[in-house]
Amino acid sequence: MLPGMAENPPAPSRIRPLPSWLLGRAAARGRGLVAEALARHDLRMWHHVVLAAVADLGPVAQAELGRTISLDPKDMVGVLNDLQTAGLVLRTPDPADRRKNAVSLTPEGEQRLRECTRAARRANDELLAPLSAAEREQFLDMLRRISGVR
Amino acid sequence: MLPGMAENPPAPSRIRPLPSWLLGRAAARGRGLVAEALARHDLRMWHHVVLAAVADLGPVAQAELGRTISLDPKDMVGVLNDLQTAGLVLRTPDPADRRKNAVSLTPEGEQRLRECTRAARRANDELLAPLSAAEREQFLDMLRRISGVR
DNA sequence: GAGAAAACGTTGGCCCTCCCAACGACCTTC
DNA sequence: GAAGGTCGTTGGGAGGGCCAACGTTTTCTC
Repeated sequence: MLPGMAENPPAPSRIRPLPSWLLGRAAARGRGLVAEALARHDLRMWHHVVLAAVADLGPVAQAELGRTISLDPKDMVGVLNDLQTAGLVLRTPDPADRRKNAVSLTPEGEQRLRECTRAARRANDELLAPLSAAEREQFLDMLRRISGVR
Repeated sequence: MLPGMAENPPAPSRIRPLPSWLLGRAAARGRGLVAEALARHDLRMWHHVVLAAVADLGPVAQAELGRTISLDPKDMVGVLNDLQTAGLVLRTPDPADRRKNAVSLTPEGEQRLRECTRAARRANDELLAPLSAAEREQFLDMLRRISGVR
């Protein structure tokens, strides 16, 4: 039994063999480990994703940012409100187009992103601990093929 | 690009390499395929899981059922209400212990479970289509080790 | 046998992720 | 100048996940 995991009874016999069920359990474990790690930095998953995307693309229009990471405009508003309130991003009106605002990281945002990226990497190392290095490469390759993610 | 999948831009560079992110995307695809398949039988994921568990264990007390599949008692109430309304399960008071009711499948419930199990299997075959038979075994073995599921 | 503790099923509520629709202000196209 | 589209926001909901409290019933302890 893996450390930090309550032992659960086996899933029903018609569910247990379904790869989607196993994927769901594995993903839930991954999400839980990462959520716990990010919570220590007062962030949640989409906060981290948005900070990372702004670091890659910034300054970037909010709508463009949302399209890039496939986050609904309504949800983007909430995430940016949280990040702005925490002093991690700035929204600056675009003088050339008053419909838009440009999102950029503050120095605090850059620092928080570094911390979170390290924390997320450690959580992911724990997640994949049961696999050898060669198996990890194989596993990631298969995940990419299944999910269609580039 | 896999059939039926909109092409998305790549995730941010600090997020893209995270196994938990890839797991999340793969799991979301699996969940989506299964949800679509089950929806044609007017069911959702937990409806299917509960039917399958009752088939394995029934008649079974509601609280015991919830523990077996790790579903919160509050959520169990909702799922059983839906299944009972649809005529797929029965809740029968336990004469030996009036706190409990025993959950069992109706003949309609058994039939619906057979249909859903077939539909879920087909959806899962589609999910794993990019992998060879040998890779599928490897993949499932790795998922079991990572998730700690028996 | 009485009282305390625990179990059962339900109701209430919240959070997170995911998704759709409509609005007012603004920009682009013809 | 008018029509159509874009931007960011507000409104709403669904599904999954989780915690707390209640009334009733059963079990356990003294």
